Amino acid sequence: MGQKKNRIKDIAFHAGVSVGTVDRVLHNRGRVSEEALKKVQEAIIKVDYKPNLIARTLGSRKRHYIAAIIPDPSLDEYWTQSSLGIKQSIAEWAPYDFQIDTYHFNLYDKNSFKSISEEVYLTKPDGILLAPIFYKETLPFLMLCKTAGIPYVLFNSNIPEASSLSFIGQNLLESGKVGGELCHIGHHGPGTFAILHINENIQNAVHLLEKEKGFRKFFEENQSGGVQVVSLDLESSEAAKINQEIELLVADPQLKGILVTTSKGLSIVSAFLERNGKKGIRLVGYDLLEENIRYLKAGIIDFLINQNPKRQAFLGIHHLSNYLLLKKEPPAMDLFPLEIITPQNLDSYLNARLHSY
Amino acid sequence: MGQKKNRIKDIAFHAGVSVGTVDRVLHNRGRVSEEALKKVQEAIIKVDYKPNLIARTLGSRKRHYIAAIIPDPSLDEYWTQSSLGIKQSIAEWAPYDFQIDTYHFNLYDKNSFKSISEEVYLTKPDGILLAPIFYKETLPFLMLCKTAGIPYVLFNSNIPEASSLSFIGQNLLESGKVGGELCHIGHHGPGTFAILHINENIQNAVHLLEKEKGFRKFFEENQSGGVQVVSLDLESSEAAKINQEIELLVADPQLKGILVTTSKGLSIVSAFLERNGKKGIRLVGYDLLEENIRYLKAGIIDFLINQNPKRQAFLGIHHLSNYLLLKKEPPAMDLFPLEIITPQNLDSYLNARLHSY
DNA sequence: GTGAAAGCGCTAACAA
DNA sequence: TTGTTAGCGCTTTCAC
Repeated sequence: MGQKKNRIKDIAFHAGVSVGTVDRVLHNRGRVSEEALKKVQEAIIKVDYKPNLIARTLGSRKRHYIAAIIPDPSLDEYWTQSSLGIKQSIAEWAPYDFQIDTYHFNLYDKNSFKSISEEVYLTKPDGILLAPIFYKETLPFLMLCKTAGIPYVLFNSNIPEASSLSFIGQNLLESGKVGGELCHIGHHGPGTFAILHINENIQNAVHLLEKEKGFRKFFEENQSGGVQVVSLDLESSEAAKINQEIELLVADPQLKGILVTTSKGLSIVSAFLERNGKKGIRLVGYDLLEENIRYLKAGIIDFLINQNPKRQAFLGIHHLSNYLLLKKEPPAMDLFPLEIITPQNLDSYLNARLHSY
Repeated sequence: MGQKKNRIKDIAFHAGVSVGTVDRVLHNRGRVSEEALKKVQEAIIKVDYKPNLIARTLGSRKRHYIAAIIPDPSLDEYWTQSSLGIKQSIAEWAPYDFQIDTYHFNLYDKNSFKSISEEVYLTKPDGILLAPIFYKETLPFLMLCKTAGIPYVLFNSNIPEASSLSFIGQNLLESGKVGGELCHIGHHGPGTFAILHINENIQNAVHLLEKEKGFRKFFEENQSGGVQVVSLDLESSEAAKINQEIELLVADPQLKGILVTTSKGLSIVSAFLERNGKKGIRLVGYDLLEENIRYLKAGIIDFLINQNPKRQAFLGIHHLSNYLLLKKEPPAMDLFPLEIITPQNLDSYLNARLHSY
């Protein structure tokens, strides 16, 4: 049970070399002879060496510097939450001499992303946390980081081929299925179920489609006959047209539920149903944003699926810091559960603490 | 921004004393003159001292020993999960020289708790994690610990007057409300809603009543007219009577939903509805236990409320260790969100990682 | 009461 | 290519 821990010194003793040599092997800093290398490696295994991480951090008086690149929070409440998560993690890591700087780009302007990412690159961070909104612009930037040996963690949406240290987010297909389920719960017999995208930027069209796929899949797998699934894709710029289309949609007496995939869209639909009566239409959307919370409490929105942007960002920094400080490999994918928020469990979510745990 | 950190040495310099004296003041170990004390205290404030926790733990080569006291997992799957949470935290804290021992008592035998707790006390742990099942026996034990200066963290259920370092669990009243809501969703008009306790031990009667209070409260606050709430309290020993009562309950064509508060009870009701047909009765219960998962997937159970025993135990150890090692005060109450599990989001919960974060 | 000094286990600069 | 050594900031012992 409580056998004495083996230190570097012990390895050195067993291998018949000095601690300096062991250290060089441990961190493959080179400048070690074949022979010594072999002996040390054997000794490491023999004594079952586990580094003392506390001592390691104290010994190497290195300042770590992490850059977080996210959309400007002032333009979108969702990103305000991510920003809060980062702020909170700053406090968590400050004692370990971490500097964490946040850089904002304009969610609607890929050029702003390009210039910000270039700026960040020049600061030579030890690690990067990134929300990859602009696929085409992000990938080359990440490849550049890869070459420079800068590890990066993605969150919110993934770029699988970017081979990031870790991705933090949710499974969008599953998310769509849950959305379908929530629209459907308690309904029997025929009816129309709609999924509505009101898109601010074309970038995340792919994500919305993935959710739609899930939404449709749910109804395929849970046929009750006479169920019809429709989808509506609107540009957020066409304000007049949007309301018109919604009116048309809601006019269908068969309409039983709507899943709205974007926050802008949810806001519009909620306002519409508040004005014109809910007529028994189930309304489901995403995230604990202020307006959504209000509509949920008011009974206009029935369910919210929580993507937990705050925690995503928080954990992103956490994984990165742990990797830099303790060389702990984070999971390649950290997929969050699909949290269902109702009027009754809302408070328990709002009051819950954020754990790095 | 990045101004140099002040060390104990700096305090000593400013106060014109040695580091030894500063250390004595910092930890009020006594043996310091009035005069020195004052000077040091001023210096501490002046240089805005923040201790380096890493160095502190390295310097004091103390082994920490935590005892976790929980019901025997072999008798109850719920506690198997708690046990898993503890196991996982052992791995997390091993590098910091923590020894974490788990002690089991018989869930149905208060004497076993008494003897186990006495045994634990004799091992003189530095901290205790405890699931207080037996109120009457637990309180004096905790008072004993308090006197001995052993900090303790409670989880699962609380004893507010025990003044524990922290409590980890859920708000039971809110939990009952969510249970009511889940039974009710999608229903309109009149109907009967039942809450069912099939109790294994009288100890947690208080908790079940708290959930019932919440359940009733939901329907009071969300009257739709003609709604009737009934509650059923059965002893798990009366096997025959239980099925009889359930049969009676389900025979009511007005019955729309049942919330079952105990795992034993949920198992029985699920089996019953599987045999005799669900008849549109909404079934809601607690926790991701194997059998529950099966019934949820089969469509017999409609919703589960996740109490997350694994995470509760995990965080209990986490809070305790952090307190012991880094003197981080945990929150007095760490209330978990009331997680709603459906067939569609089940997998996302089963696959989610346990973060100490 | 006080201060000096030797650790804790590891890193990294430097001399050999 | 190697070994030695002086830290990192704090705790703790021990002599005064």
